[in-house]
Amino acid sequence: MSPDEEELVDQSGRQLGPRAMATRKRLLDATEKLLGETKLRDLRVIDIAREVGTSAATFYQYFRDVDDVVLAVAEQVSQEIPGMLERIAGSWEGDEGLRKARSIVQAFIDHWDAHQAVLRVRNLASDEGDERFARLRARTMSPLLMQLAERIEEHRAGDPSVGHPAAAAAAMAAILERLAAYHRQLENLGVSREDLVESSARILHRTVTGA
Amino acid sequence: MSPDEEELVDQSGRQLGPRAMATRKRLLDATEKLLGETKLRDLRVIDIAREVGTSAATFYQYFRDVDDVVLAVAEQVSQEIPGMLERIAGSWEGDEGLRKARSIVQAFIDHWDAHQAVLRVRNLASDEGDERFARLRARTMSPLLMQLAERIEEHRAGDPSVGHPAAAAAAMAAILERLAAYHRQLENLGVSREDLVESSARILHRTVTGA
DNA sequence: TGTACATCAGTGAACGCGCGTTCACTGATGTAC
DNA sequence: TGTACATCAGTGAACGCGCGTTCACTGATGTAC
Repeated sequence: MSPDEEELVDQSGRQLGPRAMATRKRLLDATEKLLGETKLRDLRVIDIAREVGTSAATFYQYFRDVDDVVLAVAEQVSQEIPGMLERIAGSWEGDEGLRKARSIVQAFIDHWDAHQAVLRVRNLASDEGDERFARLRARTMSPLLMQLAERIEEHRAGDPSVGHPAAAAAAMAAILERLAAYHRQLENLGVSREDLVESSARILHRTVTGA
Repeated sequence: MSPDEEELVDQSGRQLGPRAMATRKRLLDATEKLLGETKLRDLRVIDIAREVGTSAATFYQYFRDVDDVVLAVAEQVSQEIPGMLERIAGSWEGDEGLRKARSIVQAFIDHWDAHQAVLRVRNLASDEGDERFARLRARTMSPLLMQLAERIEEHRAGDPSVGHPAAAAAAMAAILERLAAYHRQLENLGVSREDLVESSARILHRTVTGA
Protein backbone atom coordinates (compact mmCIF):
# COMPACT_ATOMS: atom_id res chain seq x y z
CA MET A 1 0.00 0.00 0.00
CA SER A 2 1.98 2.94 -1.32
CA PRO A 3 0.88 6.26 0.09
CA ASP A 4 -0.79 7.72 -2.97
CA GLU A 5 -2.15 4.63 -4.66
CA GLU A 6 -4.00 2.84 -1.94
CA GLU A 7 -6.53 0.25 -2.90
CA LEU A 8 -9.70 2.00 -1.96
CA VAL A 9 -12.97 0.20 -1.49
CA ASP A 10 -16.50 1.35 -0.84
CA GLN A 11 -18.63 0.38 2.12
CA SER A 12 -19.61 -2.96 0.59
CA GLY A 13 -16.01 -3.84 -0.22
CA ARG A 14 -16.04 -3.12 -3.95
CA GLN A 15 -12.95 -1.49 -5.41
CA LEU A 16 -13.35 2.06 -6.62
CA GLY A 17 -13.15 2.96 -10.27
CA PRO A 18 -11.90 6.36 -11.43
CA ARG A 19 -15.29 8.02 -11.32
CA ALA A 20 -15.87 6.80 -7.80
CA MET A 21 -12.42 7.96 -6.72
CA ALA A 22 -13.23 11.43 -7.91
CA THR A 23 -16.49 11.48 -5.99
CA ARG A 24 -14.78 10.28 -2.87
CA LYS A 25 -12.21 13.00 -3.25
CA ARG A 26 -14.91 15.62 -3.60
CA LEU A 27 -16.49 14.37 -0.39
CA LEU A 28 -13.16 14.62 1.38
CA ASP A 29 -12.53 18.12 0.12
CA ALA A 30 -16.00 19.25 1.09
CA THR A 31 -15.51 17.82 4.54
CA GLU A 32 -12.30 19.74 5.04
CA LYS A 33 -13.88 22.91 3.76
CA LEU A 34 -16.91 22.58 6.02
CA LEU A 35 -14.75 21.79 9.02
CA GLY A 36 -13.27 25.23 8.55
CA GLU A 37 -16.67 26.87 8.58
CA THR A 38 -18.68 24.81 11.02
CA LYS A 39 -17.83 23.41 14.39
CA LEU A 40 -17.35 19.68 14.33
CA ARG A 41 -20.33 19.43 16.63
CA ASP A 42 -22.59 20.78 13.94
CA LEU A 43 -21.21 18.97 10.93
CA ARG A 44 -23.81 16.58 9.44
CA VAL A 45 -23.60 13.94 6.77
CA ILE A 46 -26.22 15.81 4.84
CA ASP A 47 -24.19 19.04 4.87
CA ILE A 48 -21.28 17.27 3.26
CA ALA A 49 -23.52 15.65 0.66
CA ARG A 50 -25.18 18.96 -0.14
CA GLU A 51 -21.82 20.70 -0.42
CA VAL A 52 -20.79 18.43 -3.29
CA GLY A 53 -24.28 18.56 -4.77
CA THR A 54 -25.06 14.93 -4.21
CA SER A 55 -27.29 12.93 -1.92
CA ALA A 56 -26.61 11.45 1.47
CA ALA A 57 -26.98 8.00 -0.05
CA THR A 58 -23.84 8.64 -2.07
CA PHE A 59 -21.98 9.63 1.04
CA TYR A 60 -22.79 6.30 2.63
CA GLN A 61 -21.25 4.44 -0.25
CA TYR A 62 -17.87 5.75 0.79
CA PHE A 63 -17.98 6.48 4.50
CA ARG A 64 -19.65 5.06 7.55
CA ASP A 65 -20.33 8.37 9.25
CA VAL A 66 -18.92 11.82 9.87
CA ASP A 67 -16.09 10.55 12.06
CA ASP A 68 -15.09 8.23 9.28
CA VAL A 69 -14.66 10.98 6.66
CA VAL A 70 -12.93 13.21 9.10
CA LEU A 71 -10.46 10.46 9.83
CA ALA A 72 -9.89 9.99 6.10
CA VAL A 73 -9.29 13.71 5.66
CA ALA A 74 -6.90 13.70 8.57
CA GLU A 75 -5.04 10.79 7.02
CA GLN A 76 -4.71 12.59 3.75
CA VAL A 77 -3.52 15.77 5.43
CA SER A 78 -1.11 14.04 7.75
CA GLN A 79 0.70 12.47 4.84
CA GLU A 80 1.27 15.86 3.38
CA ILE A 81 3.59 17.20 6.00
CA PRO A 82 6.55 18.04 3.88
CA GLY A 83 10.01 16.63 4.40
CA MET A 84 10.23 17.40 8.06
CA LEU A 85 12.84 14.80 8.68
CA GLU A 86 15.27 16.17 6.14
CA ARG A 87 15.01 19.50 7.87
CA ILE A 88 16.17 17.95 11.10
CA ALA A 89 19.05 15.90 9.74
CA GLY A 90 22.61 17.18 9.76
CA SER A 91 24.47 19.52 12.04
CA TRP A 92 22.65 21.86 14.36
CA GLU A 93 25.71 23.93 15.25
CA GLY A 94 25.72 27.71 15.04
CA ASP A 95 23.85 29.70 12.44
CA GLU A 96 23.17 26.71 10.28
CA GLY A 97 21.39 25.09 13.19
CA LEU A 98 19.36 28.18 13.83
CA ARG A 99 18.32 28.28 10.21
CA LYS A 100 17.24 24.65 10.47
CA ALA A 101 15.18 25.46 13.53
CA ARG A 102 13.50 28.38 11.79
CA SER A 103 12.70 26.26 8.78
CA ILE A 104 11.06 23.62 10.95
CA VAL A 105 8.94 26.14 12.80
CA GLN A 106 7.96 27.76 9.52
CA ALA A 107 7.04 24.50 7.89
CA PHE A 108 4.94 23.54 10.86
CA ILE A 109 3.04 26.78 10.95
CA ASP A 110 2.47 26.70 7.20
CA HIS A 111 1.15 23.19 7.39
CA TRP A 112 -1.22 24.11 10.18
CA ASP A 113 -2.36 27.26 8.45
CA ALA A 114 -3.29 25.21 5.43
CA HIS A 115 -5.13 22.57 7.44
CA GLN A 116 -6.00 24.09 10.78
CA ALA A 117 -9.45 22.72 11.18
CA VAL A 118 -8.64 19.08 10.48
CA LEU A 119 -5.49 19.02 12.52
CA ARG A 120 -7.27 20.54 15.46
CA VAL A 121 -10.01 17.97 15.26
CA ARG A 122 -7.46 15.20 14.85
CA ASN A 123 -5.71 16.27 18.01
CA LEU A 124 -8.90 16.71 19.96
CA ALA A 125 -10.17 13.28 19.01
CA SER A 126 -6.81 11.83 19.85
CA ASP A 127 -6.77 13.58 23.22
CA GLU A 128 -10.31 12.38 23.84
CA GLY A 129 -9.03 8.87 23.54
CA ASP A 130 -10.18 7.91 20.07
CA GLU A 131 -7.65 5.27 19.09
CA ARG A 132 -7.83 5.69 15.35
CA PHE A 133 -7.01 9.35 15.60
CA ALA A 134 -4.41 8.75 18.26
CA ARG A 135 -2.62 6.22 16.08
CA LEU A 136 -2.73 8.48 13.07
CA ARG A 137 -1.28 11.30 15.05
CA ALA A 138 1.41 9.15 16.60
CA ARG A 139 2.33 7.86 13.16
CA THR A 140 2.78 11.43 11.96
CA MET A 141 4.50 12.89 14.95
CA SER A 142 6.70 10.13 16.22
CA PRO A 143 9.33 10.21 13.47
CA LEU A 144 9.73 13.89 14.25
CA LEU A 145 9.88 13.25 17.97
CA MET A 146 12.43 10.51 17.58
CA GLN A 147 14.66 12.51 15.27
CA LEU A 148 14.60 15.46 17.58
CA ALA A 149 15.34 13.29 20.58
CA GLU A 150 18.26 11.77 18.72
CA ARG A 151 19.73 15.17 17.87
CA ILE A 152 19.36 16.28 21.45
CA GLU A 153 21.09 13.16 22.64
CA GLU A 154 23.94 13.69 20.19
CA HIS A 155 24.59 17.26 21.17
CA ARG A 156 24.00 17.07 24.84
CA ALA A 157 25.09 13.65 25.99
CA GLY A 158 25.83 13.84 29.66
CA ASP A 159 24.46 17.33 30.10
CA PRO A 160 22.29 17.05 33.20
CA SER A 161 20.28 20.16 32.39
CA VAL A 162 18.42 18.46 29.55
CA GLY A 163 16.40 15.89 31.36
CA HIS A 164 15.21 12.97 29.28
CA PRO A 165 15.80 13.73 25.57
CA ALA A 166 12.43 12.32 24.55
CA ALA A 167 10.73 14.56 27.08
CA ALA A 168 12.55 17.60 25.80
CA ALA A 169 11.61 16.63 22.26
CA ALA A 170 8.00 16.32 23.33
CA ALA A 171 8.15 19.78 24.83
CA MET A 172 9.44 21.11 21.53
CA ALA A 173 6.68 19.37 19.62
CA ALA A 174 4.24 20.92 22.04
CA ILE A 175 5.45 24.38 21.18
CA LEU A 176 5.21 23.66 17.49
CA GLU A 177 1.70 22.27 17.64
CA ARG A 178 0.18 24.71 20.06
CA LEU A 179 1.63 27.84 18.53
CA ALA A 180 0.77 26.66 15.06
CA ALA A 181 -2.82 26.22 16.19
CA TYR A 182 -2.90 29.42 18.08
CA HIS A 183 -0.73 32.04 16.45
CA ARG A 184 -3.60 33.97 14.92
CA GLN A 185 -5.04 34.82 18.29
CA LEU A 186 -1.61 35.81 19.54
CA GLU A 187 -1.25 38.11 16.59
CA ASN A 188 -4.39 39.88 17.74
CA LEU A 189 -2.69 40.39 21.07
CA GLY A 190 0.25 42.07 19.40
CA VAL A 191 2.76 39.26 19.06
CA SER A 192 3.72 39.09 15.43
CA ARG A 193 4.21 35.91 13.50
CA GLU A 194 7.87 36.70 12.94
CA ASP A 195 8.44 37.16 16.66
CA LEU A 196 6.77 33.85 17.29
CA VAL A 197 8.80 32.01 14.69
CA GLU A 198 12.02 33.58 15.85
CA SER A 199 11.43 32.92 19.54
CA SER A 200 10.34 29.36 18.98
CA ALA A 201 13.25 28.70 16.65
CA ARG A 202 15.69 30.01 19.23
CA ILE A 203 14.18 27.94 22.01
CA LEU A 204 14.25 24.92 19.76
CA HIS A 205 17.84 25.51 18.73
CA ARG A 206 18.90 26.08 22.27
CA THR A 207 17.13 23.02 23.55
CA VAL A 208 18.71 20.83 20.91
CA THR A 209 22.25 22.13 21.15
CA GLY A 210 22.41 23.57 24.63
CA ALA A 211 24.20 26.57 23.09
CA MET B 1 -19.60 40.59 40.91
CA SER B 2 -17.21 38.80 43.20
CA PRO B 3 -15.89 35.52 41.82
CA ASP B 4 -17.77 33.12 44.07
CA GLU B 5 -20.97 35.04 44.73
CA GLU B 6 -22.17 36.08 41.34
CA GLU B 7 -25.74 37.11 40.98
CA LEU B 8 -27.10 34.22 39.02
CA VAL B 9 -30.32 34.38 37.11
CA ASP B 10 -32.34 31.81 35.20
CA GLN B 11 -33.25 32.03 31.53
CA SER B 12 -36.14 34.38 32.18
CA GLY B 13 -34.02 36.69 34.31
CA ARG B 14 -35.22 35.66 37.76
CA GLN B 15 -32.63 35.48 40.50
CA LEU B 16 -31.83 32.04 41.79
CA GLY B 17 -32.74 30.95 45.29
CA PRO B 18 -30.68 28.39 47.19
CA ARG B 19 -32.56 25.37 45.87
CA ALA B 20 -32.15 26.56 42.33
CA MET B 21 -28.46 27.22 42.89
CA ALA B 22 -28.01 23.64 43.99
CA THR B 23 -29.80 22.32 40.92
CA ARG B 24 -27.73 24.48 38.66
CA LYS B 25 -24.60 23.20 40.33
CA ARG B 26 -25.69 19.60 39.82
CA LEU B 27 -26.22 20.32 36.15
CA LEU B 28 -22.74 21.81 35.90
CA ASP B 29 -21.16 18.86 37.65
CA ALA B 30 -23.04 16.38 35.50
CA THR B 31 -21.88 18.22 32.41
CA GLU B 32 -18.27 18.04 33.44
CA LYS B 33 -18.60 14.37 34.29
CA LEU B 34 -20.25 13.53 30.99
CA LEU B 35 -17.66 15.51 29.05
CA GLY B 36 -15.13 13.09 30.42
CA GLU B 37 -17.07 10.08 29.19
CA THR B 38 -18.61 11.25 25.95
CA LYS B 39 -17.22 13.24 23.10
CA LEU B 40 -18.56 16.75 22.97
CA ARG B 41 -20.10 15.86 19.64
CA ASP B 42 -22.38 13.34 21.32
CA LEU B 43 -23.32 15.27 24.42
CA ARG B 44 -27.06 16.06 24.48
CA VAL B 45 -29.18 18.23 26.71
CA ILE B 46 -31.18 15.19 27.58
CA ASP B 47 -28.12 13.25 28.72
CA ILE B 48 -27.24 15.97 31.18
CA ALA B 49 -30.79 16.12 32.47
CA ARG B 50 -30.95 12.35 32.85
CA GLU B 51 -27.62 12.30 34.66
CA VAL B 52 -28.99 14.49 37.45
CA GLY B 53 -32.31 12.66 37.39
CA THR B 54 -34.33 15.57 36.18
CA SER B 55 -36.07 16.59 33.00
CA ALA B 56 -34.84 18.53 30.02
CA ALA B 57 -37.31 21.28 30.91
CA THR B 58 -35.35 21.90 34.08
CA PHE B 59 -32.17 22.19 32.12
CA TYR B 60 -33.65 24.93 30.00
CA GLN B 61 -34.44 27.00 33.05
CA TYR B 62 -30.75 27.46 33.61
CA PHE B 63 -29.00 27.15 30.29
CA ARG B 64 -29.73 27.98 26.71
CA ASP B 65 -28.09 24.92 25.20
CA VAL B 66 -25.16 22.54 25.56
CA ASP B 67 -22.61 25.17 24.59
CA ASP B 68 -23.97 27.40 27.29
CA VAL B 69 -23.46 24.88 30.12
CA VAL B 70 -20.09 23.94 28.83
CA LEU B 71 -19.07 27.57 28.89
CA ALA B 72 -20.33 27.88 32.46
CA VAL B 73 -18.36 24.79 33.49
CA ALA B 74 -15.28 26.18 31.81
CA GLU B 75 -15.74 29.45 33.66
CA GLN B 76 -16.00 27.66 36.96
CA VAL B 77 -12.93 25.57 36.23
CA SER B 78 -10.87 28.44 34.92
CA GLN B 79 -11.32 30.36 38.14
CA GLU B 80 -9.93 27.46 40.04
CA ILE B 81 -6.40 27.61 38.74
CA PRO B 82 -4.53 28.04 41.95
CA GLY B 83 -2.22 30.93 42.71
CA MET B 84 -0.21 30.72 39.53
CA LEU B 85 0.95 34.27 39.75
CA GLU B 86 2.47 33.90 43.18
CA ARG B 87 4.47 31.02 41.86
CA ILE B 88 5.98 33.25 39.21
CA ALA B 89 6.76 36.24 41.40
CA GLY B 90 10.20 36.75 42.95
CA SER B 91 13.64 35.75 41.87
CA TRP B 92 14.22 33.09 39.26
CA GLU B 93 17.95 32.76 39.89
CA GLY B 94 19.61 29.41 40.46
CA ASP B 95 17.98 26.52 42.28
CA GLU B 96 15.19 28.62 43.67
CA GLY B 97 14.22 29.55 40.14
CA LEU B 98 14.28 25.95 39.06
CA ARG B 99 12.03 25.03 41.95
CA LYS B 100 9.63 27.76 40.89
CA ALA B 101 9.59 26.41 37.37
CA ARG B 102 8.89 22.90 38.59
CA SER B 103 6.09 24.06 40.80
CA ILE B 104 4.45 25.88 37.90
CA VAL B 105 4.66 22.88 35.61
CA GLN B 106 3.30 20.65 38.36
CA ALA B 107 0.42 22.95 39.15
CA PHE B 108 -0.49 23.13 35.51
CA ILE B 109 -0.49 19.41 35.00
CA ASP B 110 -2.49 18.83 38.16
CA HIS B 111 -5.06 21.34 37.11
CA TRP B 112 -5.39 19.74 33.70
CA ASP B 113 -5.56 16.27 35.14
CA ALA B 114 -8.45 17.33 37.30
CA HIS B 115 -10.32 19.03 34.46
CA GLN B 116 -8.95 17.64 31.24
CA ALA B 117 -12.18 17.33 29.33
CA VAL B 118 -13.45 20.84 29.93
CA LEU B 119 -10.15 22.54 29.34
CA ARG B 120 -9.69 20.69 26.10
CA VAL B 121 -13.11 21.68 24.91
CA ARG B 122 -12.53 25.25 26.02
CA ASN B 123 -9.38 25.43 23.96
CA LEU B 124 -10.91 23.78 20.95
CA ALA B 125 -13.88 26.14 20.96
CA SER B 126 -11.53 29.04 21.39
CA ASP B 127 -9.34 27.87 18.52
CA GLU B 128 -12.46 27.36 16.41
CA GLY B 129 -13.14 31.02 16.84
CA ASP B 130 -15.91 31.00 19.44
CA GLU B 131 -15.47 34.39 21.06
CA ARG B 132 -16.94 33.55 24.43
CA PHE B 133 -14.52 30.70 24.91
CA ALA B 134 -11.66 32.71 23.48
CA ARG B 135 -12.28 35.52 25.93
CA LEU B 136 -12.54 33.17 28.86
CA ARG B 137 -9.30 31.56 27.93
CA ALA B 138 -7.54 34.85 27.39
CA ARG B 139 -8.78 36.04 30.76
CA THR B 140 -7.28 32.95 32.38
CA MET B 141 -4.03 32.78 30.52
CA SER B 142 -3.05 36.36 29.96
CA PRO B 143 -2.03 37.20 33.54
CA LEU B 144 0.27 34.20 33.35
CA LEU B 145 1.59 35.22 29.96
CA MET B 146 2.21 38.77 31.07
CA GLN B 147 3.95 37.78 34.28
CA LEU B 148 6.20 35.39 32.43
CA ALA B 149 6.99 37.97 29.79
CA GLU B 150 7.88 40.45 32.50
CA ARG B 151 10.26 38.04 34.21
CA ILE B 152 11.91 37.25 30.90
CA GLU B 153 12.33 40.92 30.19
CA GLU B 154 13.85 41.52 33.64
CA HIS B 155 16.39 38.76 33.35
CA ARG B 156 17.28 39.03 29.76
CA ALA B 157 17.04 42.67 28.79
CA GLY B 158 19.23 43.21 25.76
CA ASP B 159 19.89 39.53 25.18
CA PRO B 160 19.31 39.12 21.45
CA SER B 161 18.81 35.37 21.71
CA VAL B 162 15.39 35.70 23.35
CA GLY B 163 13.34 37.25 20.64
CA HIS B 164 10.25 39.05 21.77
CA PRO B 165 9.55 38.29 25.46
CA ALA B 166 5.83 37.89 24.91
CA ALA B 167 6.52 35.39 22.14
CA ALA B 168 8.85 33.40 24.35
CA ALA B 169 6.24 33.47 27.10
CA ALA B 170 3.65 32.20 24.65
CA ALA B 171 5.96 29.36 23.69
CA MET B 172 6.27 28.43 27.35
CA ALA B 173 2.51 28.52 27.81
CA ALA B 174 2.25 26.27 24.77
CA ILE B 175 4.46 23.69 26.41
CA LEU B 176 2.45 23.84 29.59
CA GLU B 177 -0.90 23.47 27.91
CA ARG B 178 -0.02 20.89 25.34
CA LEU B 179 1.94 18.63 27.63
CA ALA B 180 -0.67 18.90 30.32
CA ALA B 181 -3.28 17.77 27.82
CA TYR B 182 -1.10 15.12 26.39
CA HIS B 183 1.17 13.62 29.02
CA ARG B 184 -0.86 10.44 29.45
CA GLN B 185 -0.24 9.38 25.89
CA LEU B 186 3.42 10.20 26.23
CA GLU B 187 3.58 8.03 29.29
CA ASN B 188 2.34 5.15 27.18
CA LEU B 189 5.26 5.83 24.87
CA GLY B 190 7.68 5.51 27.75
CA VAL B 191 8.27 9.10 28.78
CA SER B 192 7.49 9.31 32.46
CA ARG B 193 5.65 12.14 34.07
CA GLU B 194 8.68 13.07 36.13
CA ASP B 195 10.86 13.30 33.03
CA LEU B 196 8.27 15.54 31.45
CA VAL B 197 8.00 17.82 34.45
CA GLU B 198 11.73 18.02 34.83
CA SER B 199 12.45 18.72 31.18
CA SER B 200 9.74 21.30 30.88
CA ALA B 201 10.82 22.98 34.09
CA ARG B 202 14.38 23.20 32.85
CA ILE B 203 13.35 24.62 29.51
CA LEU B 204 11.13 27.10 31.28
CA HIS B 205 13.83 28.12 33.71
CA ARG B 206 16.36 28.47 30.98
CA THR B 207 14.07 30.50 28.79
CA VAL B 208 13.25 32.88 31.61
CA THR B 209 16.75 33.38 32.92
CA GLY B 210 18.94 32.55 29.97
CA ALA B 211 21.10 30.56 32.38
C1' DT C 1 -18.68 1.10 -36.02
C1' DG C 2 -22.63 -0.60 -33.89
C1' DT C 3 -25.28 -3.28 -30.76
C1' DA C 4 -26.14 -5.97 -26.45
C1' DC C 5 -25.02 -6.77 -22.09
C1' DA C 6 -22.57 -6.26 -17.60
C1' DT C 7 -21.00 -3.62 -14.17
C1' DC C 8 -20.33 0.74 -11.89
C1' DA C 9 -22.06 4.82 -9.66
C1' DG C 10 -25.60 7.82 -8.12
C1' DT C 11 -30.14 8.92 -6.17
C1' DG C 12 -35.28 9.76 -4.86
C1' DA C 13 -38.12 8.63 -1.65
C1' DA C 14 -39.43 6.83 2.43
C1' DC C 15 -39.26 5.63 7.32
C1' DG C 16 -38.48 6.10 12.04
C1' DC C 17 -36.30 7.81 15.78
C1' DG C 18 -34.67 10.88 19.06
C1' DC C 19 -33.75 15.21 20.29
C1' DG C 20 -34.83 20.25 21.15
C1' DT C 21 -38.02 23.06 22.90
C1' DT C 22 -42.21 24.87 25.07
C1' DC C 23 -46.25 25.31 28.06
C1' DA C 24 -49.54 24.67 31.29
C1' DC C 25 -49.56 22.57 35.34
C1' DT C 26 -48.14 20.55 40.12
C1' DG C 27 -45.60 20.52 44.13
C1' DA C 28 -42.30 22.80 47.43
C1' DT C 29 -40.80 26.55 50.11
C1' DG C 30 -41.15 31.01 52.22
C1' DT C 31 -43.79 34.80 54.54
C1' DA C 32 -47.33 37.46 56.93
C1' DC C 33 -50.37 37.72 60.50
C1' DT D 1 -48.19 27.69 66.25
C1' DG D 2 -51.29 27.55 62.54
C1' DT D 3 -53.37 29.04 58.38
C1' DA D 4 -53.56 31.46 53.84
C1' DC D 5 -51.29 33.11 50.24
C1' DA D 6 -47.32 34.22 47.17
C1' DT D 7 -43.49 32.92 44.95
C1' DC D 8 -40.09 29.55 43.59
C1' DA D 9 -38.74 25.36 41.31
C1' DG D 10 -39.59 21.27 38.78
C1' DT D 11 -41.90 18.45 35.30
C1' DG D 12 -45.08 15.54 32.09
C1' DA D 13 -46.55 15.61 27.90
C1' DA D 14 -46.74 17.04 23.48
C1' DC D 15 -45.12 18.68 18.99
C1' DG D 16 -42.39 19.07 15.07
C1' DC D 17 -38.37 18.90 12.75
C1' DG D 18 -34.36 17.24 10.76
C1' DC D 19 -31.19 13.91 10.42
C1' DG D 20 -29.46 9.06 9.72
C1' DT D 21 -30.05 5.33 7.13
C1' DT D 22 -31.67 2.04 3.63
C1' DC D 23 -33.47 0.15 -0.67
C1' DA D 24 -35.06 -0.43 -5.04
C1' DC D 25 -34.37 1.84 -8.93
C1' DT D 26 -32.19 4.79 -12.89
C1' DG D 27 -28.55 6.34 -15.52
C1' DA D 28 -23.54 6.15 -16.96
C1' DT D 29 -19.61 3.77 -18.41
C1' DG D 30 -17.06 -0.11 -20.04
C1' DT D 31 -16.51 -4.40 -22.83
C1' DA D 32 -17.19 -8.11 -26.21
C1' DC D 33 -18.06 -9.38 -30.70
